[in-house]
Amino acid sequence: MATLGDLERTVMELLWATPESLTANELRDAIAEAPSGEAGRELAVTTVLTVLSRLEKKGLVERERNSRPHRYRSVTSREAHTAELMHEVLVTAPDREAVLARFIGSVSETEAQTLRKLLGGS
Amino acid sequence: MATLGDLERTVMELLWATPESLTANELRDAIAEAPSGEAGRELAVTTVLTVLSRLEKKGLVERERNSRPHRYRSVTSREAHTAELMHEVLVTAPDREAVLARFIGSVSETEAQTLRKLLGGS
DNA sequence: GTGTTTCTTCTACACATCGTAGAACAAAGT
DNA sequence: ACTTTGTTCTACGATGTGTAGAAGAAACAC
Repeated sequence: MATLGDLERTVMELLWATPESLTANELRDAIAEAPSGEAGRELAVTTVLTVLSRLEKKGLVERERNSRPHRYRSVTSREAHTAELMHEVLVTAPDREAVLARFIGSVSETEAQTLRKLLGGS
Repeated sequence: MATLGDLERTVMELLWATPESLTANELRDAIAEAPSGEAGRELAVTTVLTVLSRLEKKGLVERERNSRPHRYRSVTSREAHTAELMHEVLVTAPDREAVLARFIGSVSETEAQTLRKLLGGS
């Protein structure tokens, strides 16, 4: 279960929020300017690069090695990633039906509405 | 995000599978007899006790301190726990609707069926 | 094409978590 | 009181993560 650390998460958030690929420097700056949430950390670029390498090894990030300041981008969209994680969690339990029953009890009415729509009739 | 180690997971599986509470010794034996899956490890009781303490601190396990060999049991059912985890994952994303859309695409037809039933009409 | 700047990789360390269990302490049984 | 049984404390090795300096490679500037 690919669990992310705080900084790893922050980096992924930024990559997910950006359609284009980013360089380590751009990411460092973006983190420093604390776009959403808490941290306004002033990190060394090498720190960001280390994290990016780790994320690459985890298969979450891809980099363009030909362009010189390497450009990084997320492999999957945030939604796809989150949905996949949810599915991974779901299949850890033997009785998935029961889990789903609980789960839908925990979502908001709006979300339930969405689910109904997506699941269609029948 | 309460992420469990291998042994912690094994212990939780056993506790979830047992309606009654168990003692550390019973758990040790159950692990040794490798009920389901891989490990048939021959662990020291203290090992099991340490893990149980950690699980207790994480709020997953409760113990009866009055009865002398302390008896342990899971605080929530496996289904409740899994569903809660799924929900935790879900809310990490800003666009939950999009995540749900992806998610339902990943469940089996049987599960989709279950969801339809559970969501009821309207 | 040599020197300077920019970028990447390597190595490293501190801290947290987890598997593992011995040593020390507490309670219960005889 | 003594032995047995159970619990807590302390600890160590392995792994993951945040953090970054040092060293190496590439590009740029003349």
